[in-house]
Amino acid sequence: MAFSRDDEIYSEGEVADYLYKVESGAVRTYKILSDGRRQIGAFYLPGDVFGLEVSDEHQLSAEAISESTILVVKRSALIALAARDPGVARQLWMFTAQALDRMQSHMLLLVRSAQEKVACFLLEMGERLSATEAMELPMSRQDIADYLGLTIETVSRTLTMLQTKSTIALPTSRRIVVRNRAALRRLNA
Amino acid sequence: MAFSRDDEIYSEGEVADYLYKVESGAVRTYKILSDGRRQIGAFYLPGDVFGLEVSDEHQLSAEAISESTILVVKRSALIALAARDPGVARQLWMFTAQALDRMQSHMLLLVRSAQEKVACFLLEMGERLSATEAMELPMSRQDIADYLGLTIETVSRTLTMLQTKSTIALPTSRRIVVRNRAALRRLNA
DNA sequence: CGACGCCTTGATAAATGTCAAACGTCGTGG
DNA sequence: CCACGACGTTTGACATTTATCAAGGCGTCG
Repeated sequence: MAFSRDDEIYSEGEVADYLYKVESGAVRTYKILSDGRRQIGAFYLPGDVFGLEVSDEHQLSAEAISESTILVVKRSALIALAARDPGVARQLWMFTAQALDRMQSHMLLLVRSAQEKVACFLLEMGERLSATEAMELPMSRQDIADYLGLTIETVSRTLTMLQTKSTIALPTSRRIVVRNRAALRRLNA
Repeated sequence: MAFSRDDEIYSEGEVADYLYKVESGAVRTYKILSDGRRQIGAFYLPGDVFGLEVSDEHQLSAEAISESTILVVKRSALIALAARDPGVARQLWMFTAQALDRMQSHMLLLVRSAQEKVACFLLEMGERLSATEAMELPMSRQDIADYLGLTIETVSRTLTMLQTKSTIALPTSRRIVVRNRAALRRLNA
């Protein structure tokens, strides 16, 4: 299935009938907090699976960040299959456990300083986009801020500061070149 | 198996050979951050299962918070069993997915204000300890602080403030009476 | 060219952390 | 039984980080 920028894929509270795999593009899952802020739970890039939940309702909403093609699989079919095929069951379990790992790293991120958050984010995206030199971020500053639990201003300032220290370069606002990965890792630590 | 206060159950990086179920007492899993702070990943109370990981290494360390008895199950045995018995596989998946849900709530907690964090924590513990009136917390202020990503002072001040507003009462530092659950829920929101 | 959206920058405010000290409680030993 | 000491908690004064509010720049697309 094809989705355009900001298209809703599913909404919080909706019945979780499907599993999804990103073929191209990028997806964010998020929740709107009572004070109106939006917290992003995760970003999904090509190859990633999302929509896995125990409860039969989605806990977060999902939206396409950019033009995306998403593979959609009926959940009940997969669960039925898993009941018969231990290999599928194992796969299902592995995907859930991977999501758990990612969630845990994200949780550990959220208790750190703004600098550390941004540094970790850049390293994570560098890996996941398998960027050698420059990377083109699919998400806006607002998305990054909501993922890291910061304001857009703090993200912007932190990036500017990293640029000033020549740790990164910002040819355009979406394109980031990591000049000094070691310095980022030090912040990351 | 029996563990005393602050006994290590397993350590980060150790091979994850076992799964654990709390029979009595309480357990915390945690990670020491580079700056020396300790982030608690989760608390486990009687009935809870922990030690589930995809990777064969533990990502966090686990310690008994108080005198505890823990049921220990060989991981490989359970995984082998799951390969033959779809029911067990499903159980295993459910536990992992439940951990994912908990982790997600915890993540959402960490981006909120100190007041909201403490209020959520009290509600969560109230439910999990199935406390009708008063509850006896198994963990110290430091544990709470490290769980919520706050300092011990902020936790203490917030509790004092809630007491001043008569939302809670603190007969002793470990015993908490929720006087006005609705007010907590409002903060929680 | 102009308008709009997104990003950056600046000044100020609010929340939380840090450092320091006092307080209470509990267990120990005189 | 009381005094003392250790440890966990609370409280206070101050520092730092990050958010908020406001304005300006910059690129894109009609």
